[in-house]
Amino acid sequence: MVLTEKQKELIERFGVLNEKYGLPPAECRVWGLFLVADKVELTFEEIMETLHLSKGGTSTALNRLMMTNHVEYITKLGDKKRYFRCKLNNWTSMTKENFEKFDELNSILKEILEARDPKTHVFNKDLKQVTEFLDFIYKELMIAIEKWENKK
Amino acid sequence: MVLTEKQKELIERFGVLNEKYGLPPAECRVWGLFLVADKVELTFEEIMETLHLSKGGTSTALNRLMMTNHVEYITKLGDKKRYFRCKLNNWTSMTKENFEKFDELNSILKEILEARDPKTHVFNKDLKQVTEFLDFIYKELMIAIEKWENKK
DNA sequence: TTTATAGTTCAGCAAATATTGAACTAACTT
DNA sequence: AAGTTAGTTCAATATTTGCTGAACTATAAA
Repeated sequence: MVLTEKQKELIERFGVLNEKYGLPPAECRVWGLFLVADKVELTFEEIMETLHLSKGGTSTALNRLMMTNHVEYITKLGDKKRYFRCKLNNWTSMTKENFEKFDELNSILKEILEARDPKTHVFNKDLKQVTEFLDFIYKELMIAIEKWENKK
Repeated sequence: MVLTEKQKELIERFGVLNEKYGLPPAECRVWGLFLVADKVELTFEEIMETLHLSKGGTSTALNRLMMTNHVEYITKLGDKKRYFRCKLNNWTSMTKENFEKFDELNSILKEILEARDPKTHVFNKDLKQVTEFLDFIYKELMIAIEKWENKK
């Protein structure tokens, strides 16, 4: 598969952004490839060759993307190859999961608050405010997602 | 400064969680120390000794935390030491910034959509849905933050 | 039952990141 | 002006992480 310069650029930019969130470069590029490619179903070989990745690298990237639900594959009768494709219909649940991690931070903060020396009451009060703020935002988010789901 | 086992545990858990978001371990621990400590103002030496960090490591961690606005220091007349402390009153703006990065992803997705081959219309339609969803969530989030700020 | 294809696994290497510690600066103290 | 204290800088090293490529498994076809 031959990519245009624009497609290559988008893959890299998409990659760099996602690397900031802890994804390995190769995985970002595979994901990006799915997003910019002119076709929806890509084979293992195509991905490997288009991105100049090794077999192992391609395998790990695809498997991780499948584990995180960004990619799936279909098979075709009488054809051993897998046809990989990007899942787009799960962004609401992905977003939810993302913010659940955010909520985990809040849980720890609450536990910290619980364990704090009561003597530092100004600090404790401020920390309480933070956890209340995070609680509030989290709830509003969940409401927003629900709103969206009902709208459709 | 001597920490209880609970405090140590909380620092580590807080640390591991933040490492997932790309912060270096030492920096996470320093930040965590501020959150669990029995006092609010900590000196350079205290931090270094309590966490068994080197001078350089302590210095970098503190400076990074100050650059990202999590920590500040005050001084006292006739005292060369700095007294570092954790800032808690900026979580709303921090959260906002966080979500702005999230919005950056959406910008790239929109650009990708723009550049896509129109032939894959089902995929394109789904991707459009995703960007609309992210737009919606972002807006709702900003409204929520505003709501919180007015409540206070 | 051999050959070919599709993908996995993992040891070894390469590159990026984090941390140490020693030499340094800057300011105050005697 | 010599000594002390507080923190910075940065070269060297340690640790972590990502990727390759070759050996492997599993399935299908000849």
